[in-house]
Amino acid sequence: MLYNSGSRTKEVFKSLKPGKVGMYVCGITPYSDSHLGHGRCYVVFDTLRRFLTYLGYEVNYIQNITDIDDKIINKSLETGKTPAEISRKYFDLFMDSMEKLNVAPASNHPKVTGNIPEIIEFVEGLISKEFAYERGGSVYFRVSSLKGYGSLSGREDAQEENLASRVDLEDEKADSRDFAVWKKDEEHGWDSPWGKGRPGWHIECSAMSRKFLGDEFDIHGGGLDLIFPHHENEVAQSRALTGKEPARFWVHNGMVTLKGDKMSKSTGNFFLLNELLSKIEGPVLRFYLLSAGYRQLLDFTIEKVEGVKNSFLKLKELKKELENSDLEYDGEISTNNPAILALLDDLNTPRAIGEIFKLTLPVLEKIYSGSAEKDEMEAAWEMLRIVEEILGVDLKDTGHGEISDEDIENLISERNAHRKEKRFAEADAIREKLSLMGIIIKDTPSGTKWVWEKGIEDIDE
RNA sequence: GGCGCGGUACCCAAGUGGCUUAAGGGGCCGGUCUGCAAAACCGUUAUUCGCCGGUUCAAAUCCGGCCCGCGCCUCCA
Repeated sequence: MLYNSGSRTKEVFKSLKPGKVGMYVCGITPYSDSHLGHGRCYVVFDTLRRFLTYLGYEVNYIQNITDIDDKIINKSLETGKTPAEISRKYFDLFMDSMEKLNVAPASNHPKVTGNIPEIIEFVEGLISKEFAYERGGSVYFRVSSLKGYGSLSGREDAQEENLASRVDLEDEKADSRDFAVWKKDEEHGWDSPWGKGRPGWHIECSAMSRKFLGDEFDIHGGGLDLIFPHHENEVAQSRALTGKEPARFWVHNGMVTLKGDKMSKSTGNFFLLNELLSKIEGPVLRFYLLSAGYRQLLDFTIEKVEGVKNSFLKLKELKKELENSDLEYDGEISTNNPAILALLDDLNTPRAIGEIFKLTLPVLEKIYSGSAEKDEMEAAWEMLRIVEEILGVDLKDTGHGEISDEDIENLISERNAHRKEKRFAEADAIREKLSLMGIIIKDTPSGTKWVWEKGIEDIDE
């Protein structure tokens, strides 16, 4: 079951072609650093992709790069760099963050600038079918010519809406709802039948999804804030040209808020992804992002991430214990696994995580007390595979900075020697020293153990 | 104003008619353990699901009204 924003209900997911899924997710416009809201979106769709892959689908995942638009051009004017340099730089930074979040690259990341001929062809098609008209070197989509416009975002009845705020610059449009599919631009434009210009905001996705996935494909995703006008206009263009509904499922992720308001560049209310990732481990941040349902609003606070980190560490510890046991596990992930059943219900990651803890944490306790049965450990291992392979939360030990394992072990035996001799001040000094390096000591009945724990540094405002 | 989403314990978050006298996680507090800590373990933490009515043998779950928060309607993941 997957929630379809198009019908506003959960529907049984079935791909158009057996065994294959075509998924298009709107990518970023790389004109400055990405923030946590972007991170959430791509973590969600990466998780969906992983899950579909687990279910046996071959997923063709297309995520575009809008590498030419007003903001990039503005940035270019400010910095003196070319639009290509700017988009390259911020896209690379974005991909860096994605890697830390364990988000795999899409099957293809097509650029707008690499698909201009297809876009021009698309616009010509719209004009020849009289869904679009040319005015002063720009081309506009005639909203009134397409019946059913507005069904995705629930504004079929909207007529000339909000004239006051929209009319200002584009008074060449025949109707205030009309939107540009091609914008006149002498400086940063490409040659076209209408003179120099560049693509309008929505046409790129229509043209590229069509090129890479066909007239009809399975899933179209993106942030909730893209439903209108972006996705609405996108469907309008595609339907006008092909007469078909481009996407079977519309999947939209909820917004990330900060202090109750949407994270957004324009308001200055955001946390940058790369900054966050320099202070919080990628897997912890990813786990946090998946701790709320993907359609739910997610209000970011450091305290919540701290909470997630603590539970994450337990799973990590469980993995270590299982690996150190003599258990050899190579079973499959059962489709009856309660966590899988949760994911089958509209990718319910919070419920899946609940199921995972319900089953794994008691096993960790039993391992500590030495009473874990083999089948319990195998069941726990299966859950950890779900965490790593489907949720994409890496539980690998990531190392621990400067100090070597050997040095740690030496300091620990030194401390234990002091303790034996009841020189507690010295012993505690060593414990404190290790603690400052992030090494936490645990005295257990079976000897002293240690873990490395990356703290979350203070994050200001 | 129009369209949409949401309000479950200290926090996060499942559950959407009986299987729940409301999962799971975090936190807090008390106890065991410990030289002291940490870890671990045991116990405690919503007779109640924003408020008020209604439907039903039965509701957090359905219906109506109200209150509150958020998103979109302009660029936005």
